[in-house]
Amino acid sequence: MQISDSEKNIMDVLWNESPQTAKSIINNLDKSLEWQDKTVKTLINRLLKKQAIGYEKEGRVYLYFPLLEESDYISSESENFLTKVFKGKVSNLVAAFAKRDDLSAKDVADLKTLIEELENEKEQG
Amino acid sequence: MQISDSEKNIMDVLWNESPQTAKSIINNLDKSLEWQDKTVKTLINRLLKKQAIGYEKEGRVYLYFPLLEESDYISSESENFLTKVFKGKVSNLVAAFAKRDDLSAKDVADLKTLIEELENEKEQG
DNA sequence: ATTGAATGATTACAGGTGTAATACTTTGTC
DNA sequence: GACAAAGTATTACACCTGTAATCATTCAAT
Repeated sequence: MQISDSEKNIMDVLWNESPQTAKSIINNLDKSLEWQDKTVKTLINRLLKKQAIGYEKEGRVYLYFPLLEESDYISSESENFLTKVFKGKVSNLVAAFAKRDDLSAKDVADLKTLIEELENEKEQG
Repeated sequence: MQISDSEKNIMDVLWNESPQTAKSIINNLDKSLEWQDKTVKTLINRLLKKQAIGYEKEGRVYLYFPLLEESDYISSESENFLTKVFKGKVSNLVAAFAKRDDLSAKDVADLKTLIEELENEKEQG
């Protein structure tokens, strides 16, 4: 299931809190998105059609909630990206990101910790 | 400049070796892509229009070469991905990739080496 | 019962993408 | 000089996406 960039903004709102009405989604969207209500409705409908979200009727309004879990979305996007840009090799990816010059010392320390945890896991199977 | 997934296959061939004729590009494309010649021509033309590639005439044929560098493509795709999926935080990204269960012991060792190099760079700043 | 506000459903429309087919141009060969 | 082959350019077409506007329904108030 493909979620477009625009649709992802709706998912973010619902992953953060659900269920929510359309009105509430509109209010909780990132303020930098100056979308018309109608645009948001369209995106909600597309997500329904894709079964990325569902709804239940509460009186006259619909309460929307995610069907696609954020962790699944992240996994699948990551996999696609890794395959497409880095030939599927995690080491290529890390090498590229490590070169970014905006990594703080703390970032590096965090990464090191992560890797060490990984090492331990592998040792202990 | 946006390079679509299909177009990326052409770029891969040219990044690997250039300049090349259209015919040569067709032959060097990943075998799993069973594209008609005409499809490849279309993609080449779209890339020309986007100025992702250029050409020089050699007699009757065109020799194509990349204008967009692979490293720039990787940087920009990585940046987009990081922003879209991981709210721009490298640590989120690494945490997600570290969870993949297909990382080999060697992958982990490579990562560790990378991170240590990073640490040294930061220290010597 | 009628009207209006709120909400959801349907339709719109241009640009990008995947995947080609058809048209045009150049040149080597008879 | 006409024709075939090879190469490039133009056109095609359906689906997705970004971004909305219009249509339809329903509940609430008069």
